[in-house]
Amino acid sequence: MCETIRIRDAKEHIGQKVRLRGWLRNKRSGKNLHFLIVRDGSGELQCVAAEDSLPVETMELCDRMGIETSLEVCGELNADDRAPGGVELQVTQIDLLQLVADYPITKKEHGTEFLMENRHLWLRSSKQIAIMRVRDMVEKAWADFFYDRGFVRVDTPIFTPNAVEGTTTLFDVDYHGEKAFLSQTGQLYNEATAAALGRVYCFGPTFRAEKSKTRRHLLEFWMLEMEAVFFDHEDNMRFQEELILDTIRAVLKNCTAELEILGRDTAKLEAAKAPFPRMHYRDAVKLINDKMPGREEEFEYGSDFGAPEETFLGEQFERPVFITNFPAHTKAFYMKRDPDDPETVLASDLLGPEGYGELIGGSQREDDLEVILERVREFKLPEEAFQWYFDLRRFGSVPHSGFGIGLERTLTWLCGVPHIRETIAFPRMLHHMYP
RNA sequence: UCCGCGGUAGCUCAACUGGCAGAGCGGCUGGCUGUUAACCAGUAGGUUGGGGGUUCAAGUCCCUCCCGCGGAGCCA
Repeated sequence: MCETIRIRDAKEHIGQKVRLRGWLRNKRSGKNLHFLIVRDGSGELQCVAAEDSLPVETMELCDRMGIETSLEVCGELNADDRAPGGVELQVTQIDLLQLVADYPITKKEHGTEFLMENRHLWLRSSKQIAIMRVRDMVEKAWADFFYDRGFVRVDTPIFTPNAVEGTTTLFDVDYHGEKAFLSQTGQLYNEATAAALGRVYCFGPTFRAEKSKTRRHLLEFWMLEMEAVFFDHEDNMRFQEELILDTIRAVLKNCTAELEILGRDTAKLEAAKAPFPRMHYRDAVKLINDKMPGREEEFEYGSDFGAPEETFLGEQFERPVFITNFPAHTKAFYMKRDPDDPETVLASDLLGPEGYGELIGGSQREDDLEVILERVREFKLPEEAFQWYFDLRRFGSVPHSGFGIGLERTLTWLCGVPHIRETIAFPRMLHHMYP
């Protein structure tokens, strides 16, 4: 009986007899020789089944095994330059778990529709595995980043009674006879816990019922939102910058193999250096009107940027760019007005380069009760529902800021994948909930 | 919701102005002792998304519905 190992550790066992357990990823066969590419979740390894060292039945079995056959393989690990990765296993025994002959995903190209219908199987392919690993790394990097800076993770509710930014974009559910919504942000709750703990963040799924159907949208996506007391607008942006740089650092350091599989040009990620440019909304509008190609109508001051504008702005720099000071009426009620420019708010959107769109949205929060009441009325929001929130301005209001960063958008950029749907195992999209 | 593109073999696609529905991959059979999406030969595989219409004749033209993709608005 030989030691069972995981493929990622294969190099440490060269010269030894070992057992692998996993799936047949691919097979290349000769009459007296089979190259079995076996994967076990930790990696993949070429296993060589040669006629002169195996019984006839085993060779016949190799003939019949199709892709994704589950099996256990024993043999000796050898260094060999001809093998992908430089290591291969000389097979001495194969124990079949399940023979598969008709795995639907083949080695040739497939269309999006087919792959999405087979998402549960598509996840086994190398690019998808790489993306899931990068995702895991980013989640860990974020947790470490906030922990190291004295933040406390406090998760916020998913059922919420009221809408922060208008009800049209929320999924509603029956909360035992009462109407509830699936959360769109944990921001207001973060402000409450920040007043208790100083620096907090939440991380979880968030839901948008918008009928958006683009490469940047999901109906269910994961967002990390942080809130910190005594952070002003500038502190907030510097902190976002630090988070992005740290995330890139972690991924470049720990996901080299994954980025390679994804064909990601890492120079593009390395180019993201501090400081990220800051551009006033007013200047962004001017830039769009002066330089944006193919524009026929004048972009009107006071409008919100659409996807083409965001893409254009993001492409002007090799690093992410902050757009600041949006006109107050285009942004949420809780954002603080800029004392030096009261028509605008102390908010920022961080746009990714290469046209990946908005990664982060953040702002300093309004801390004056009177002003915030005025804004709630201006936005025609139900005052009663926000009484608890107003209490935060009644009992020891302090300056504070925060932001939200979308995990899948960030991953789309880091991995350089064309569509956000690949950055989450089971994407929830417009009219798409299977599997 | 709106705009654009598409739906043909298990998969990816082809079929000029309407005129016998095809290829590659995958499957199966056979060949090959070092393959790298292995290769070579053979073979099976079809209600051309559904319904209706025009025509001697429809994958192709018209109407309609369904589904998918890309995008807009909105947003992370």
